[in-house]
Parts: sequence; C-alpha cells; structure tokens
Amino acid sequence: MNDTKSTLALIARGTDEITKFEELEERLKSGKPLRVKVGFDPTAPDLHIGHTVIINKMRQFQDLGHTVIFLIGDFTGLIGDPTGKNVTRKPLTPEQVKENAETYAKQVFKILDPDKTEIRFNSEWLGKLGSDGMVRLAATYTVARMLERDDFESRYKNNQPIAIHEFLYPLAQGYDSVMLECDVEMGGSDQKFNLHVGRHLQQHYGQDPQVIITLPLLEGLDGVQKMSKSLDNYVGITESPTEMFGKLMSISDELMWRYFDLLSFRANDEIADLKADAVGGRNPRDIKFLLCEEIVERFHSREAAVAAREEFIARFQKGQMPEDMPEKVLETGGDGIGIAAALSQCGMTTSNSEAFRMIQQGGVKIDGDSVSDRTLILDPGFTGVLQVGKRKFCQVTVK
RNA sequence: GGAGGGGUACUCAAGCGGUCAACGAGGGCAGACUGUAAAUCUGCUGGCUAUGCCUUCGGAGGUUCGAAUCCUCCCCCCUCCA
Repeated sequence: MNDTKSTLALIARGTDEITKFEELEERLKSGKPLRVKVGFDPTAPDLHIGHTVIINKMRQFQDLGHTVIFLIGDFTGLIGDPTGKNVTRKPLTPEQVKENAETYAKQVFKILDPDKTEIRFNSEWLGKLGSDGMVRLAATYTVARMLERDDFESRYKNNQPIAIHEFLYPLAQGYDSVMLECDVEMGGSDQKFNLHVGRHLQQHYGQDPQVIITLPLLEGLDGVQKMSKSLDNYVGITESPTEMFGKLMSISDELMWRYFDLLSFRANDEIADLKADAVGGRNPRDIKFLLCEEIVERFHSREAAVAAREEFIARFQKGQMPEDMPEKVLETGGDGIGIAAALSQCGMTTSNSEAFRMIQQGGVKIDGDSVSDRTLILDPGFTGVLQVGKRKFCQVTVK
C-alpha cells in the first residue's frame, strides 16, 4: 500500500485535472480494482493519435490492475455531443454499430489489453429507459446548472440556438456512469462538464461519485485547432508508416515538444535532454525524426519506422520519387486523354478545372518535368509518373 | 399570436437592379524559400467537351431587356412583447 503515492504520480502524469485527487487516493488504497470508463463516439471509429493520449492513460490503469470500460455511445450518438452545429443524427443500424465496434476494437487493442477491457454500448440501458425514465432523469438537473456548461452558456448569451434534446446528452452520459457503477471516468478537457454531471447523478442514485480525470486535447498538425478528422489535421493510427512519418515531420518545432509530452513514452528527463540538445544547436529535424520513429513503431514496427525515415530522406531531402505509388491504367479507346482529365481520373485533382489551375501554377509534372501546356494529350502507349504538388504521385499507363 | 432583425461560396463576412462566379478576412491548395518545416512573399480557390458556355447567394414563383439585389408565398434562426 505504500506505493500508492507513486501510483498516483503515474496516473497524474500528463493529465489536465483530477477531481478529486483525495478520492482517487482513497479508492486506490482500498486495493479494489477500479472501474474506469471512457466513452467513444460510435460514428467515428477511425482513431487518430489525438485519441491515443487517453488510450495510453487507459492502458496505464490496466497495467495497474484496474478494469477499463470502453463505452461506445451508440445511444448518445443519436444526440451528438452539443457543439452548436449538430442536429439529431440518424440512428445507426445495429449492423453499423457492430461493425464500428469491431473497427474500434481492432485499432484500440494495439494499445489496450483485451483481457482487461470491457466493451459496452450505452443503448443497452438508455434504449430501455423509455420516455418516463427520461423524464425522471431530466428532473434531476436544472436549466440553470445546464447553462453552466461553457458551450451552452456562450450560445445562450450570443443568441445561438440550443435545442432541448442537447440537454439530454450530458444526462445520458452521466447515467452511463450510474449504470456501470464507475469509479473513474476519463475524458478530454472539453468533457469536463459532462463528467461532472456523472458525479451528480451517481450521488442522486446513492453511489459514491466517480473520480474524474480530464486529459488535454492534442492539437492537430496545424498546431492550433484540436486534432480532428473533419479538420484534416490528424494522423490516423491505421495510416501507413510513410504517411504517418511524413505528416508528423510537417509539424512545427514548437508543436513537436507538445507531441513529445503527450504522445511519447519517453521519460521526462529524456525529453528534457532533447530540449537541451535543441537549444545547444542540434538540428530540430533530427529530434523530430526520433518522435516520428517512436510513433510509427508503436503502430507498425521498428523496421517500418526505420524504412519510413529512409524513404522520407530519399524523397524529400534528395528529391527522389517515392518507392510505392498508386498505379493506374487509363482506357481511352485509342484516342488518348487530356492531361487534366488524366489527373482527375487518377484522383489527383477533384475536377478538370482544378487540374488546369494546378498546371497554370506549375504544380504538375510528368516524370519530374513541369507541364505548362494545359491542352497536352497523353497518347495511347504513354506511360509515366504524374505528379501534382509535392506529395501526390501516380504511375499512369494510357491505353 | 404580434412587432422587428436575419439566412450569401469550406468558415466568417460585404454586396442591396446591370461593370457579380460575387469585395475582404480566415482556411485550403500551388509556386519561391526551406528541414515536405515554421515565418515570409506570390498566385489560385463553382463546374464544363474552356478565351466561350452552364449552375450558384434558404426554397418556390413573379416583376424586369436584366435579380444575390425588387414583389408574393413558404421554410429556418434570433430578439422583444403576449
């Protein structure tokens, strides 16, 4: 029991806030395995490295012998966590939910231990609640307290609409904690309000309120907005080693340190040493290589990480063509094909107009040579590498 | 139910009868510079069988030679009053 202190320190590392720390300490001291819940949205089963900040923390709990509940919010997904933009979402079919859950599992078990993970769906109890149950649940909270939520408050003040059903989201999420008898719930710092509602509801239902741990949201590749798929500033954990490596290399030096703090498993001392090296004149690029390799290795392998680095150096420092690129055979019936149409058909541009624009700007190359003639026809028998910008390549054969 | 304000491209936001495919900003993309960085500079940012044509300004009609701009109806949002 005297190692509770070090356990606490481990859990606290990298967190945003813990409410309440003493309660966590007490529960850990009891020696009983804790039930730790984290909820996930069922509509976006494609995880990115931003999500792994919390998943890493879940893994830590597992390593300490606790039970982690991976909760898929298939019911709350109908509401959509209030952001001010959403409307009620279309319900997913049971098949879709199942499929998404499997996708989740496949990805998340790269980090989590399946034997210590409970996968649950909140439609299990929320779906059976009924309107009477929902009314009773809604009665446990007041509008004034709902409006404490930053998002609601600012929308209310700024005359933005708030739909009634949006109030149900925090309540439903809180009710999950009651049904699962959670000891701990974790979430991004934007989840703080929802997590607190869970505490309130548990008390209402006669349970000890859960400890809540919030974790910082990882900034996306732009370094400003949080990482999200819809902003296209993310690195997906199923992406290829080269993609991962390349995307991570594009972050700014400043952001690199943030990523070290939140994503690296390196010890704090080690990171501090790297910072000192950078100040001492070591090229930040080489330090960034270390970060990229570590992350690629986590989701692929050591070999893949090394290969990705080598490919990166060959392609961008030495300007070589990538090793692998998509190949495409264009059937033209013997007439050949205009360069713009060819680019569009290869998915390198979204329209012919865009292709023309790229050509105009000198962004299109064939076998490394810039194309300036927008009316260029690729004749049957043509074969070569088309390139748009610095990153898009396609090996094309015209028939 | 009444009175008023508003809905414009990825986002914010001008325009209020022709010169509007629609100012400006942000974002994005491309080029220069680089470390595929960042910062900075330049250009582009509806589509097409492309120096012209077609479709866009909440929706549907109408007025007009001509509408994002005016009129009618409808939908949605906000405020105040009931």
